[in-house]
Amino acid sequence: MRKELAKNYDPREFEDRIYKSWCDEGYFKPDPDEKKKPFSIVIPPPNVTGQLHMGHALDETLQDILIRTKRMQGYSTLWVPGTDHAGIATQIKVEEQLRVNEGLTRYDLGREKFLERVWDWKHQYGNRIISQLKKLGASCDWSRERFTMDEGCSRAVREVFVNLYNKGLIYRGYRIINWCPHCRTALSDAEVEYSEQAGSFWHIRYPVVGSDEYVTVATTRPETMLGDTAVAVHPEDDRYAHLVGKTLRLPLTDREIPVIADEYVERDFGTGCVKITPAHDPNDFEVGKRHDLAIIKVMNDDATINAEFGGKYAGMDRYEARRAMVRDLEEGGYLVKIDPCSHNVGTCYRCKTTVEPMTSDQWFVKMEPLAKPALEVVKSGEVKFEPERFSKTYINWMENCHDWCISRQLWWGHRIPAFYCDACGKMTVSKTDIDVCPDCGAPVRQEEDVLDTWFSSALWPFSTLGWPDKTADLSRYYPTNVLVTGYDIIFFWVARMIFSGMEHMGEKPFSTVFIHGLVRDAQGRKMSKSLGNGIDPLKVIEEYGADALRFALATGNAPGNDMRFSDEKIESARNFANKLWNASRFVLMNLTESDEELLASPDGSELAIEDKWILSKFNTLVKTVCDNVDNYEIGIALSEIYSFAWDYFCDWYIEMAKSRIFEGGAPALTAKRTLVYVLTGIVKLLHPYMPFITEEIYQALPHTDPSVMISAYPTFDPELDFSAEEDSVNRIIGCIVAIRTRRAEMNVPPSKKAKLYVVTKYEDTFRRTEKILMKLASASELILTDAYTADDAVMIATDTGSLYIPLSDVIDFDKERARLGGELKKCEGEIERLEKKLSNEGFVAKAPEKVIEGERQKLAKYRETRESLLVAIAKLK
RNA sequence: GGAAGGUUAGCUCAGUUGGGAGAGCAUCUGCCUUACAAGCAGAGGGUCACAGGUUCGAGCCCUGUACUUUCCACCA
Repeated sequence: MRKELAKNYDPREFEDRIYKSWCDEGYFKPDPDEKKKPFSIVIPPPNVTGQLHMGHALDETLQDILIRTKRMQGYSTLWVPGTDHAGIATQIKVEEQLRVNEGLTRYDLGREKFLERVWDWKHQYGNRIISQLKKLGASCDWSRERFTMDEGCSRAVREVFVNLYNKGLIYRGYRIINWCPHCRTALSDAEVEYSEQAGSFWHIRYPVVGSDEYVTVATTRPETMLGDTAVAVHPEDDRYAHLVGKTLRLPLTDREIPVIADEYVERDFGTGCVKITPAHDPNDFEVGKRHDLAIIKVMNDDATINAEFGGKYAGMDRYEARRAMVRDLEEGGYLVKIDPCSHNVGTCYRCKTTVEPMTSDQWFVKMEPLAKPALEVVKSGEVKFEPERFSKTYINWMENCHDWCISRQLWWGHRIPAFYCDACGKMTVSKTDIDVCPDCGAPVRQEEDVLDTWFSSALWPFSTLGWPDKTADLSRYYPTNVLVTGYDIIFFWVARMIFSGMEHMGEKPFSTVFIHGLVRDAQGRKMSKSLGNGIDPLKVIEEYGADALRFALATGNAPGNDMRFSDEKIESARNFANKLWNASRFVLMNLTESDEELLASPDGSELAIEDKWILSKFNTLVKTVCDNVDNYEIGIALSEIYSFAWDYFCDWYIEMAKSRIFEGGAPALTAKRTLVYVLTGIVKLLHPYMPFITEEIYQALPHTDPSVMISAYPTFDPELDFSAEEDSVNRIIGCIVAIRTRRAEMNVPPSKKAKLYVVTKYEDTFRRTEKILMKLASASELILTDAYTADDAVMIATDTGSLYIPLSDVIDFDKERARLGGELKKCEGEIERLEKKLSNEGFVAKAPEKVIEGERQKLAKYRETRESLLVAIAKLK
């Protein structure tokens, strides 16, 4: 028994119910059939404590479209879902909650207690994002859901860490890193966001020891001068050559620092003298290394000035210290001037606090050896970016990236598996926890730091499939087929997955990286919490349905391009769903025959010309859709379905089929079979985009598969190529439109039917479509004639013939004469243009035959039309 | 400083190997035609940023200009 469709389209009524039924039937699990080709995607894991936003909604929609299409096309599809522990982001959230609710910091609780709180939080909110994905209709295999800190992923992390360490690709070093004073952790280069900020250049005098001379240096961060260990000038700068090797007295301190020569200094910039602060500036750090300068770190982890070198400024915040020092410099006569300037300031990508470059003991991944194969695999095209231009972004980054700082001074994350023995000083890196030193047997303590959250994400394509074990999933579904993500995380994630895959699996993690843009608001601004302009996808689903949201996100989607999201888009998506719903209701309410009768394919000889027309058009649509999906042109594929369903199927074919349906008998059955066939085809084609409504309609239609989502996707069928019939019906449609236009222009209401005289060489087509033509063009009678003889008619020239409608009471003869004159003029203009074109030797010699033939046919048509117009004009006199 | 986009209808945007520009929304007109007014039938509206070039032919390819967005790097 088929399900009935409710009178009104109300997605709330069925979306959850349908999703549950898919889960219950296990449709999301990959088909175990070994003969089927695998197709796999791993989800970009959303933050475990996050909430679904439009960016996710777009990302998951695109993935679901690909997965559902491939599933219906007969692949064994696996979409692995999961969540990311999101080190800093999650820790910040829990700390914030702790502060607000209990007035505590994580230090008050201590590491162990704090981590318990984070796990509690994870258990409380971790499923929220997952259930939101389900609301969206994502067909992930939930039985394979993973978490970056679950046991398996943690094992993969350890395996990778130890392997890289043993290869010498992970090392510990005292380097300059980006430090976030708020999160109190090191950050990788990728985690620093730069923003243009107004600042000042403070020009400061450093006196030369034993002389009246001084040099002037400029800085945007005067507080770092406490850590200056030299002033550098260019080796060939004549102005300062005599000072090199001399000593300067560092103001505000009792220290003396040397003047050194280094090519890093640009003579033309500022005064040509640079203060060198190796502990707080990456370039200075390098200079310091070259000249063996002391590294004086003047700040604590919270960016206050430290006691060791801070003197009277110790304990002050960096900005407070800056103000105090500038004041003191001025009083001491050291301040030359202050120039306003605007400069790029690095900020923490999580909390937006200005990062402080400082030296610190951290763990690093040596990038150069890893980058090499990762570059190769993209350059060779083995891993393709879609659109291609992003491979340049990737290559540029990969070629220039520095070693990756992977240690974080957080508590939430994978704790680095390094164990220190205080007794003998040995450090042991181990895949399993150890309690005692393997050398001396003394107790060991584990490294306090955890790994960058992206370290575990980098392993996601294989850790989720079971690596380091050799699992069946791994051998069947790795490498995955496509990775779908936004361009904003190419560096954070995509690049690192590629080199990790190459290093640990010896193979790329995916063949294609399908990049999409950002979802912006209606004004084109980034959606953000601070602006409050974010549109909540869940509210959209609640109001309009998940199908409408998916449609709105997918339609007009072009690879790599940002898109705007607006109420109009979502409304037009909902309207389309409603249209499809009502069209289905119309078809269904006329199906009185048995399913068996309706599903039988009609005998070719029974098919009416308009049946062949729509079948042929549908057939072309199938090819277009499949081709575009294969090229990741989701937006084009969808808009093709949209316009076919609405413009051709609903607005034309259903209207054409009505007369036969209402008459009954054998022709009615053929019409119904065609309606069922094409509607089912639309439902199948559309299913990956709008899974819920298509399932609901499928269940109401005569069907053979238990669910549309496991039915076969339509394929191009050469048997259904009726191009001659397509042309014929297109011509009739042209006539109908022309008649309607004339009637509308002349304000003739549809209720006023008129006779229609037709002079044409396509008599047969007119006869075969007579009823349709009369109905859709509001004709009372169709008269095929050799030549129209009466005078009182409007003449309409079409590609197919000249049509005359006697509308005596509405015809203004002067106006009509003028109109025909205008048409004639246009027609002659076209004839002239085409004749000229066809006599152009270059065109005839070089243009494709198809194009030339098309132009010839056009010319012939215009010539015919000209004759008709001349006759009509003559009649009007 | 380097790189990559964008510039097409009033608005938001498509336009896939070069062959007389499209959609959604908005506007105007006429329709409750028994699936749908969340609809139907029509209409108006574009020197495809500008200037050159290649070509028989350019929104599309090349060069330059203007404006704009983003990414990367960064000089203290």
